[in-house]
Amino acid sequence: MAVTGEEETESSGSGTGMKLPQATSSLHHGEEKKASAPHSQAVASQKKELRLLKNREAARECRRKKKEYVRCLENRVSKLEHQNRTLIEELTALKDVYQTKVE
DNA sequence: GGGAATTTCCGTCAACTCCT
DNA sequence: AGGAGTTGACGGAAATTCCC
Repeated sequence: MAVTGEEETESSGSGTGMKLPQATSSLHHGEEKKASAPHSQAVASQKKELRLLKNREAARECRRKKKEYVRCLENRVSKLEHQNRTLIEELTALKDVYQTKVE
């Protein structure tokens, strides 16, 4: 299925309004972590990167499963259609037999 | 051939559920 | 509460089909 490895995409992304998780704006209110801002930003973006990667793969898997599900349904539909045709033919034949008997 | 229209594929976000 | 997984919705890019 469309191999094409490669998935660079360094977060430039295609679309819709970002929404940065504003990593600890702080500036006031209890200095729980001192001057770790640059570091924690790096950690946050690393986390985000990982989350995106995982979600990317999850989406792929989700789509694969969905396709498989649809394939199964379509398969089932065609089997049932075939069965239906067969039963109709059988019924027609039986009606025929019955008709010739009563005549 | 090539531009417009339509379809398919992909990445991301957001909402939701489940688990700890 | 909050982290992780799942999936529908959305938008953009690539591929395919149509029409001139």
